[in-house]
Amino acid sequence: MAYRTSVLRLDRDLALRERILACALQRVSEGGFVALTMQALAEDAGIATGSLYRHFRSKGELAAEVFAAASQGEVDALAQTLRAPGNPAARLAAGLQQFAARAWHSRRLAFALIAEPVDPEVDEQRLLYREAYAELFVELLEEGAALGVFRVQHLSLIAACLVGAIAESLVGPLSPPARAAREAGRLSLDLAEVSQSLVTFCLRAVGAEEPQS
Amino acid sequence: MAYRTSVLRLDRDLALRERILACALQRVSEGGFVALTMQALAEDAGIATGSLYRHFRSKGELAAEVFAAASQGEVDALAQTLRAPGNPAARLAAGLQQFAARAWHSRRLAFALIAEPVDPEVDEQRLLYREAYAELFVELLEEGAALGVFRVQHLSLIAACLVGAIAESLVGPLSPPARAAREAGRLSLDLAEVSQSLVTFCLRAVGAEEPQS
DNA sequence: TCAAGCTCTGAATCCTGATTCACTTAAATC
DNA sequence: GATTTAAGTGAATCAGGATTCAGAGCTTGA
Repeated sequence: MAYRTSVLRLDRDLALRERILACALQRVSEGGFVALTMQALAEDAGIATGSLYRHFRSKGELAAEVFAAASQGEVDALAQTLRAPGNPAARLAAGLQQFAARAWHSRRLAFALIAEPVDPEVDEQRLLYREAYAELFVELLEEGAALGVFRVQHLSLIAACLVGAIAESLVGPLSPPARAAREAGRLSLDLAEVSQSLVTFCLRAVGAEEPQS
Repeated sequence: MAYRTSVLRLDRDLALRERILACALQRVSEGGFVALTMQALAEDAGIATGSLYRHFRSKGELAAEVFAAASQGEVDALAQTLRAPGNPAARLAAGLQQFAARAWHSRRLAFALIAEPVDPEVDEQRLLYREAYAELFVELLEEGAALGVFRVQHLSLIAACLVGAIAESLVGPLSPPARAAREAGRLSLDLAEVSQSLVTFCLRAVGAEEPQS
């Protein structure tokens, strides 16, 4: 035979794949999923549009992968905080603060992950990850309920409420119009205020004793 | 002159416009906005696609109008309950129960209005109506806070949290109906349970004394 | 009934990106 | 360096739904 895929080639392929994903993530971070077109992405990566298809079956698959990678990071970060040792209420508070802070610092990406309308394959991922967040909350709620720190009944529903409250309260402020407002100097809450209110809201909602306040 | 727009014609036009909107609403109620294509809608209404454009400048405009009409109904219903005389906490509970019941009974429409991904013109309406809901809550929160029934600070943020919690628990991907649909045959909460949990969640979240329980 | 001026029709066209594929270039083996 | 096979290219094609428009069919007022 006159050709066999060499290790060198495999490595290069992998590297290129990673680079494509990195470019895609950057695009999404800057302009959301609307800004992710195959044409533009290929240009960013310095390759031809057709070459993208050597690494990804379709745009949907590519987008889904970008979404998953970005979301997994968030889920992991949240899991670490929520599963830390200590009082469940304190952990919930810490998790919320951390989540809010991270979202705040990459607003466009956060918005893209939480709320931007996109194609079905990405939506499916979103579903999966929303469930992952909810599942983390269920875990914590179970523990807190067992200890009598939280007073809740239908855990999965309460978890859904938490996810919803977090998403909605952040998306508003994170959304492009809100950012414009902030930058134009119009009144708009800052991270500390949002974070604080969200924590209070959620702790009370699950029936936790409030912090000294 | 040999032609002038007669009253009869004007009436017919108006009637046709209404019929188109009614057909569109039905379509959306049954299959969401994805099911709303000009082709299909024209067929439903028994006219040609081109004729739709005599009544609506574009699909976006049409969709936005359908959305607005449906949402306005919900906002009005909620407003009536939230603004009724009586204890703010009781009113909040009543409003939530009512909202939950309505959403429960027309899930597909509720989903379309609250969560379905759609084109920008509709999204704009959605933003507006979400704000309308939030505004109603802000009103109520203000009143309740003044009376000392609620303990809340950043009203608009708390209102957003409420909207988010309600949306996600009732029609979001994490909501019982959505789960049931996804994974058939798993025990799923019924309206009464969801409603009850949601009320408790929200009342606590805004710092209201709990009902006898 | 007729001429004039609307409205209706729906197949053809447009639009916007994703996707393909015949061909060119680069790697690997001998 | 010749040969073989894979990867890369990007203009052309496809897809699918919104939108248009030239002609057909109604309404109106005289």
